[in-house]
Amino acid sequence: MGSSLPTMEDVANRAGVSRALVSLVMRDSPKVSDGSRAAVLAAASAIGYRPNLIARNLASHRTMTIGVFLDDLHNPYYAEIADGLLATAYGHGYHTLITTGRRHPNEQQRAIETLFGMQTDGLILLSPRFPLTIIESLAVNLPVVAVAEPLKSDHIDTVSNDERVGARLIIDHLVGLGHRRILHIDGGEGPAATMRLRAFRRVMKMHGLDPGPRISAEEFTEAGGERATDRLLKSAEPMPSAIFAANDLIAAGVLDRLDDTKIRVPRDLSLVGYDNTALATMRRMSLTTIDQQRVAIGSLAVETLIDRITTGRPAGQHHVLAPSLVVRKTTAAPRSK
Amino acid sequence: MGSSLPTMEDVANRAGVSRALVSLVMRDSPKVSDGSRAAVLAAASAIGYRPNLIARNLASHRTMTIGVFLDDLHNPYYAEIADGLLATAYGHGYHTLITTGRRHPNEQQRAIETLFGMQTDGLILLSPRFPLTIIESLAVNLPVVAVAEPLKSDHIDTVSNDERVGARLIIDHLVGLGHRRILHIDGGEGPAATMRLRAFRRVMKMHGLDPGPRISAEEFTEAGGERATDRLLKSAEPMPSAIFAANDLIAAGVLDRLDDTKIRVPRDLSLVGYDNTALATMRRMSLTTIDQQRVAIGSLAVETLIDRITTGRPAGQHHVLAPSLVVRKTTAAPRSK
DNA sequence: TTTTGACATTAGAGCGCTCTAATGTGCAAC
DNA sequence: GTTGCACATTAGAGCGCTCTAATGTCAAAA
Repeated sequence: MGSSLPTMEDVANRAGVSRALVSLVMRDSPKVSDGSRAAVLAAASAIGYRPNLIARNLASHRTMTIGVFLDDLHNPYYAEIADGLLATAYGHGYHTLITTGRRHPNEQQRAIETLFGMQTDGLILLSPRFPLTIIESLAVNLPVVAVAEPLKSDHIDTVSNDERVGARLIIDHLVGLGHRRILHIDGGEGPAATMRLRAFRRVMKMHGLDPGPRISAEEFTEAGGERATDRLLKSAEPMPSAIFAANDLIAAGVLDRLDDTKIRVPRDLSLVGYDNTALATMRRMSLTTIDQQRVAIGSLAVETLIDRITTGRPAGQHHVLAPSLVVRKTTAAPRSK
Repeated sequence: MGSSLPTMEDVANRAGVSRALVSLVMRDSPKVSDGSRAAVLAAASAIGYRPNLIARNLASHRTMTIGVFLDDLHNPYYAEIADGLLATAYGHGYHTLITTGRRHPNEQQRAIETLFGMQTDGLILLSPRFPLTIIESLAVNLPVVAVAEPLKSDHIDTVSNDERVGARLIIDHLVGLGHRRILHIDGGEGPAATMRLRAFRRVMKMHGLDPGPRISAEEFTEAGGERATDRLLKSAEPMPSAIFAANDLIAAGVLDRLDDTKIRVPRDLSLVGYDNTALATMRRMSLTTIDQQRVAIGSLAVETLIDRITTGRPAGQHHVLAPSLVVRKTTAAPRSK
């Protein structure tokens, strides 16, 4: 727009020093005399100079910027991870740039490319909805931490929740209450959903229980939960006595749909969510759920990324954090045996 | 990390053409022969070349990138605005970069500077928590659209919800039901909260009603709503017969806190929220609320921004969208007169 | 054959900064 | 007075790209 912005050259001229000195001042270098520093700062603020990060980045090959890719802004689960992440990045002096793909593959691709093109020093992917192998080629040149299923890769670090523990906590709890017909409503085809479904099946098998038919919400949303419940109600299948929903949003959808029927929770049906979002804590919902260490996941992701950025560590690191169970009012002993 | 990335030069060498031609191909220029285009594309993908946006931006003075500043990732209200916004930006071929200040002033400042430094072509501010006058100096050089209270500025465009209409819809509804002691629980000192409080007071005055004492949730969160309710319950004030909460999150906090007492909603107290978030639509909450045209606000913000970017229009544009009332189950006639 | 002009391609400067190596400066040590 | 050395400052190249203006190429027109 209009007149172009002031550059270092302008500041240098006004302060009567060289461009290089201005550069040093802008980067808080200790090798500048107090006098010059003051003069440069005065000149800069007089003409409203602000450094052009684009140019700085091009010249320095470091951006001090971490790119964060977020699957979906609507899911409060990510918001909390992002919180831990942003706070930690800020604490380390890194800028953060967020992009999101709004759950659309094309836009996701584009979003990642934006981050990559902006030459961020590293990338954090929160539950990417595409196979990590696609990312792997990027990761050869750029540190990447994925909050996703741990993989064998040495190029991509991962931080994840222990899905096996989560499923076990839920199923142990339900089985302890006397449930045997436990149904999982999964979150669709994404990696996170797949991982959770797999954990569910594995733990059911450990208990010698039948995992039942596959019922999918197709996505991690309330609407998905409602649709899945509809399908379940209309199906010929016998109703389960307990449902393990792939996340709180889906559980909320289930609850919402059931409120429309004569089925009462937990009297006729126990329900467990996943993520311990604000929604679950509300007395109106009071959802038994799994609490992942969200903030810790976020900061650990950043720490791991910065470690890789600064040390150039060649080996992959794969952190797995154990979740815990929060029992509230949507689970109880089944009504009849 | 390690070996540096392939550049245009590398692609050019491999394809046996000049750097400039590669540049044209990368930008989909029509003035490239099919043969050269294919050769360049082949060479590029062979060595895994991806354009360095940083360098491109520096050279071209356009980034095709819109910076979006978001007050708080946790508030689903923003998520929806962001949705309209991102979809529209994507449709126009713009990249989007999001930053957030997690409700902390310092981080917010930093977040905006990151966006500015990255030379985004324009900025969209979603409910910034600092006075827009601070932004005004930036806006002289950079198109800025704020989703915030309309201001007289010619430099900053605004898109906002008609707070007066919102307050009137709520109060008319409540008064129509027979309520007179209506209390507003406001969202604190931020511009949005202030605007809403002001609208409430104005409309109450129009009805010849007493706006009562000021009760503040201090922020747009559930916790804020709970604290405010606590304070209200403990105060000597007579209980209102209806509460207009500054947003759904606060209303949820109020509801949650009241569920702990013998006060039933809407039997003993009517409650209205604001934003029509997913929370409000759930049967368990079934919150009467105000629906802002969130997606429309988001896309209008982008349209307005792109208009200013491309035309350099000097005059400010200030759009105000009218919200609507969604009556659910938290409002009813007061119990006793 | 030469001319013309449309189209395809390229050389080279420059975007605003950082970084290395070189250059000034002043003061303690000899 | 010279040397040495720490400290402050600067010149100038270069980051990977775009953009303008110039150049090359070829078929149709003269």
